[in-house]
Amino acid sequence: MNATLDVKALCLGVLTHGEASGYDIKKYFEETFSHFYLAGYGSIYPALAELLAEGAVTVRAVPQAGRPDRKVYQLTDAGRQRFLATLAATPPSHKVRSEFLVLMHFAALLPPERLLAVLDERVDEFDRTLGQLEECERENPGAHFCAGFGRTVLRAARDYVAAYRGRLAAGPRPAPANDVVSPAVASEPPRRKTGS
Amino acid sequence: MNATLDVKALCLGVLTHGEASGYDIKKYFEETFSHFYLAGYGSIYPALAELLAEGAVTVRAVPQAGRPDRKVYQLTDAGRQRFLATLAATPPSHKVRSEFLVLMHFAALLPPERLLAVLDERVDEFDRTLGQLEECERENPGAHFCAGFGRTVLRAARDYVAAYRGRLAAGPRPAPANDVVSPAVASEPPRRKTGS
DNA sequence: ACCTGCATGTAATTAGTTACATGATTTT
DNA sequence: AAAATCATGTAACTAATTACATGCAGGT
Repeated sequence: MNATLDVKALCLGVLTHGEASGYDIKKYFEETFSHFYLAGYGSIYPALAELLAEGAVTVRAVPQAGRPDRKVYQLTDAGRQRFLATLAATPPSHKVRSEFLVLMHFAALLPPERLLAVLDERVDEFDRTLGQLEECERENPGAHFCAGFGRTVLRAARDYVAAYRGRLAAGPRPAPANDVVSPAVASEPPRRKTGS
Repeated sequence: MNATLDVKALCLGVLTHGEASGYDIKKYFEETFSHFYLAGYGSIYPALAELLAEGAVTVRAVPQAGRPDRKVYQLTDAGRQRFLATLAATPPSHKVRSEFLVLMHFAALLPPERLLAVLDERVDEFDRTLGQLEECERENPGAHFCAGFGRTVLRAARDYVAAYRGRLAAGPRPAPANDVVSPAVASEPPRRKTGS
């Protein structure tokens, strides 16, 4: 009885916090899940249509001035049950897909300046995500755990990459013999901002 | 000029280390990329067939006793050029897809024992991946960087989750007011092994 | 004048997973 | 006796991305 947390299930999940439109749900995804789950309109709208057809949600159309009606969805009892069952049956997988690490695996085939640019870009993006994560006030304890997890892991990742980038810039030698990069302190000279 | 590191590109990458069969490539993926890139036979074999048709690789069939011929692939110059171009044009993205964090976001809807089981399972899996990462000797500096990154990040993740699980087991109160979990030391009572 | 936010959706495509299909040899 | 390793592949399916299509209101 293994279930998957696909976009449909996540929509049900968001609706447990109260009624919402597809647009609202997308916003919620961005604000709350963006560092570990992505979904766009192209998956959310069809998901809601299917959930409606299956009786997991109901809609109410709210007329809007000069734009399409807001379609506000509510969870039905069946929908709530279904979501709880999904939660109970979903294995807690955690997957990373990193083109960054692939690039680094083949670092020897990259021009040196490209290598530096790749590292800078990654650090910048980690910083951006961290910034976004700091500013989020978490209502429920679950979101609190997730934000804490994100901060912890992203900081570790950021510091590791930044330290390596620092050593690279310091001396283009193959890197000193020590295995694990020393924790963050490792000289980190100023970097140029990489284009956004 | 943005490129994607899909399975086809990764196959070319693996072949820069020397000729290999589809089977060998799968093994290489598992040993080296498994914590940040997954691919099965169902994507590797078709990828190799396409690369062959496109002239990026050549094959040599090596007869085998009582099993299908080993088809050993070699990179052509065109294939190598193509891979280098792909590396140069790929944005260093790094994405996480975590059903674990989704589960935790909705922790309030989970039965307490299920919550504990989820946390245990995650810690066990982080430990398993870490074990795999420790035992890998890395030939090239790129792989060294990737292994170090994996160890650093996975340890941070593991410790964060383990500490939280420890606090949960200690007292089922909503969790003390401090924000970030104290680094690893936080009481971590013995856990039962979760079934594999 | 342009961009961002609000608000909905569809269609085509891409990419990947899962299950199937076969079968000898070696290790536990 | 069973499981894992070696070795290839195909077909059906699932899921999600990307681009398209429309259009007003408000801020810079």
